[in-house]
Amino acid sequence: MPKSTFFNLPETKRRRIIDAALEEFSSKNYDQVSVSSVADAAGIAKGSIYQYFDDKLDLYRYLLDCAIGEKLAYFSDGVTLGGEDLFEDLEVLTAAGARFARDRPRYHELAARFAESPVRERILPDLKDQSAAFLRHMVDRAHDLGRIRGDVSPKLALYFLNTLLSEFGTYLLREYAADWNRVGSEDACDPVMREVGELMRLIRFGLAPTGEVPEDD
Amino acid sequence: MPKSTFFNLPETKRRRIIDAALEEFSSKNYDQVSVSSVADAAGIAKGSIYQYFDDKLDLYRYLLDCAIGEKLAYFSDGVTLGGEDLFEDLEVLTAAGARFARDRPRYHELAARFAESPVRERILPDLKDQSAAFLRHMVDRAHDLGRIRGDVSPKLALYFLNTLLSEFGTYLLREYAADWNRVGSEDACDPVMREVGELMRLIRFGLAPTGEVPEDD
DNA sequence: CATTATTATGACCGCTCGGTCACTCCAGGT
DNA sequence: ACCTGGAGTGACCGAGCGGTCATAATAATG
Repeated sequence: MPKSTFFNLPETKRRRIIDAALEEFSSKNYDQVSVSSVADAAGIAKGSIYQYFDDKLDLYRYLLDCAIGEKLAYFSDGVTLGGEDLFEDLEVLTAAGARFARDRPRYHELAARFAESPVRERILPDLKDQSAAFLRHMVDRAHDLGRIRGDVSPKLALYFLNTLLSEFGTYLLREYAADWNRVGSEDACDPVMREVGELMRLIRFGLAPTGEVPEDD
Repeated sequence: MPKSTFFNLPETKRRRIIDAALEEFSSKNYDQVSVSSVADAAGIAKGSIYQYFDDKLDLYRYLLDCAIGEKLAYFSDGVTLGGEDLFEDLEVLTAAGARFARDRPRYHELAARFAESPVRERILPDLKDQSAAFLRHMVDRAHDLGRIRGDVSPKLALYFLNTLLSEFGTYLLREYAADWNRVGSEDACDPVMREVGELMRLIRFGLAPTGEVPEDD
């Protein structure tokens, strides 16, 4: 946790430090980021960083907490989960993740980098497992309710969903990185929301033209 | 490129070095691997590494070349690509990737780690783009031939396939890491090949129970 | 203004890393 | 037995890192 000194800082300076650290940690891996570079980018001395944080990991963890807080805000809007329809729930999840990536791209990149990084084990050893466990629960229930094809193993279905959902934000940022209109955050005309809908149809019905049907095997 | 000294080495010693380096570079990121640790694992002095390779990157690149060579061998078996049926080609690709991951897990891990690593830009700036460009070509053609639903954008279809295929090997290793029977490399009873078939059905027909059909939008 | 408490600083420390090099070792030719 | 040249070695170097600390600057207090 940051030291009290950090929270006593004038708002503008605190923001400058957060932004500088966020810029660094969202564009490079934890080990590639040096405390000096963050200090330089924030326009302060390296020693000052240690007035605000216990160590490099403390700074990083604080940034992550901010990111998680922001992200949760997007997900807690859609409190409607656990419904009867798996695909409706999936769409709510995907849309929340997509809006987060669109509105808070640096935080998204930070979180994505973190998920793949070796430091993860030093902070949240099982973050991935948590989100995967949540998805697994949804998949198993849908399987029992017969809302997904009976002949797909839940394990593979979980892989299918987990992979597609967790990479989707990065895909959106890559494709729409340039200038997209940040208006209409839930508007169906929003290109991002159109992509979410398209992805959902791919997940439900696949790539094959409508009418083709799986033969038994 | 390794120095001639390396190729003059007795077979067993060369293998010991390759295996040691492979073990290190497949389990840690490039920057986390130290030349000393490789030397220790191989039972030689650090200075000796520099008798065989120009520098650390040279050693790493050599390993990658080995991995790519091995992998290509698996893919060149299925020379039948470019056929009429996208899904047949996809299955050939996926099966080759799956067999590679199953038979050469260390090489697979090395390649997977490389694809996400910052060193990639120092060696093959556009490796991902190559494989993506290949897939894009297949997707575009299938789109023109009407072999995939007309209402999915090729860009998203490319994301869909690229993500699912490139993570699939890692999924297999995670799920079957323990003891699987390495016999029957193409046998349909092989659990790995069963998974390939299942994944292909997911890609074609999605998760929804057969009979459900996408409404227009 | 003087005194005290708090914050800011960059020189410095210990460590690890990639890479070098003077030296040793050893096989084979004469 | 001697020489020679390639192969093997580990002490060593400079650079960069995370982290510390004596000191300086600033703010707060009376």
